[in-house]
Amino acid sequence: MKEIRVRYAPSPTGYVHIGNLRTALYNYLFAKSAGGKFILRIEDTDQTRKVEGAVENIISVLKWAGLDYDEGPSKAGGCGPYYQSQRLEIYNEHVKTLLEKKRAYYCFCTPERLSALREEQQKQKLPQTKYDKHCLHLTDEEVKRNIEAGMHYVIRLNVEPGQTIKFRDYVREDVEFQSDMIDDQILVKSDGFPTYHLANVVDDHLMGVSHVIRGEEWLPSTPKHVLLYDAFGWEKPVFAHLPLLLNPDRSKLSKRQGDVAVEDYRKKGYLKEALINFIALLGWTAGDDREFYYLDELIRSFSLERINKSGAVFDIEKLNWLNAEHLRAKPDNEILMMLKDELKESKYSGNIPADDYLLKIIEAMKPRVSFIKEFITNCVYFYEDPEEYEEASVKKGWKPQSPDILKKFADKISAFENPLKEDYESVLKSTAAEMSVGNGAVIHPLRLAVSGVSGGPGIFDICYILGKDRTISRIHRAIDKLG
RNA sequence: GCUCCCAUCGACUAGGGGUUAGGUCAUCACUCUUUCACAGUGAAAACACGGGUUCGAAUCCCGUUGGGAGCGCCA
Repeated sequence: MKEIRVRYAPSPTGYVHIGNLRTALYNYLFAKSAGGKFILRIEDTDQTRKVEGAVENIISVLKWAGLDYDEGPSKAGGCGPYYQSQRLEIYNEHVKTLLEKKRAYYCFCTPERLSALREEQQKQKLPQTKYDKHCLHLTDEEVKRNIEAGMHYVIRLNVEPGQTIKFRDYVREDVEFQSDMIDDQILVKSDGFPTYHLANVVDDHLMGVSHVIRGEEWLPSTPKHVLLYDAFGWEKPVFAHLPLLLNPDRSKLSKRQGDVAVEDYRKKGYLKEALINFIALLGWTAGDDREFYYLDELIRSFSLERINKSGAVFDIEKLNWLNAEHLRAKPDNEILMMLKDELKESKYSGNIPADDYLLKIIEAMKPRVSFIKEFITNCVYFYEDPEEYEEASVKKGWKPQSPDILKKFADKISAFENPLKEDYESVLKSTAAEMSVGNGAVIHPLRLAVSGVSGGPGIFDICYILGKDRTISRIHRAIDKLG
């Protein structure tokens, strides 16, 4: 049985697109579920599009997401180097055999002639624009002379017309293309670098890649790759083209309509567990009703067979829900660490509360947040005295007698050394009874006085977390401000 | 324009000849909670259309429509 080897092969052109992370994830899941190897290969053959730091970024995103590769940059595996820009001789050597077999040929046409040709073909309303094989019939002699004369050239794949190219795709089953539709693809550019098609096929073969799992946008260029495998006389890998990730309007997921960089989601406070869980379910399902997965559980459940054919809209609402689920599933002390990091970045950085205080906040707020930062933003009253009081709630809950009621409550509480939740509750009840009002007449103004808002944890929890002194001082502040 | 791919609730999907077409997110209601959430219960919500095959079609076939992707010395 052939060894399972898959690769994630991004171009270092900037940020990591969320769709690429999904591609990487599926490759990773397939490799790990099959006991195979997951390779990272950097496709940096376009010198003009190189972006500084992009490789480091790719590596750090994979690391963050927990998708460790078995072979790749700074992780030799016997098939290196893993940067295509360092494999130029390999491509040259291979293209030579193609040239000898007449499956490829030199082309000296200038970009000007090419674009004129394209224009002409468009004007004639030809089905598609294609190179006219102008240079195919140059003799060896002529080619040699041109090269020696220093003419720029590219090397093209010689596509024989009239063929039917068939291949099997794991997701789409049998796919067919006519070779008449395929252009004599450039394999080597005039700068001597290979194009994607050549480098990709050569590397996949040399690196022993058994399954090519990539986005559906590659489906139309797969016949070119098949032609190349055949020209080399190599066994083809199994192809699996993943459905696209879509914008809400069902176009390919793009920057215009929201965040597409993994880093954006990371910065916004999405948990890697949630993001991984979410994108795994975009185009794949185990077939049961399960929604919540950790990475190792995904590995156990994953199979190529259950990948869907149709594109999937990236629905941020469901991601948010999963984020909340994963956050709630975390132990409090882990959340504590993240909360402290968050606080360091906040305006409370100079005055970060003690761990046991934060832990109490976490316990109280856990069911009420979807993001770490909401342990701050959804309950600022735990970090500072309220400056304002929610208008609608004041209108509704602050009655003329509220100051008297709260004063009584504060007096009674001050008698306690260290009031517990139950103490606040019993004081509240006795206050209500003594003032001949319902509990609500105490609860609502108290909540307002102490937090400034109407929502949040139970009022006794809030008072207890805040402590006696702050509870009392906030009551007096509110009475001053609201009258 | 051409080539290829795709088509079940608003979204993600299960189901692949006989199902009251199931689940999750979102939405709405109720319960719980004198708040807000969480949780629970329930509701609303889909087989794009037309032919065919078949006793029977969401499911198989054909067509139509719709959507998408690709057509570079980019990957």
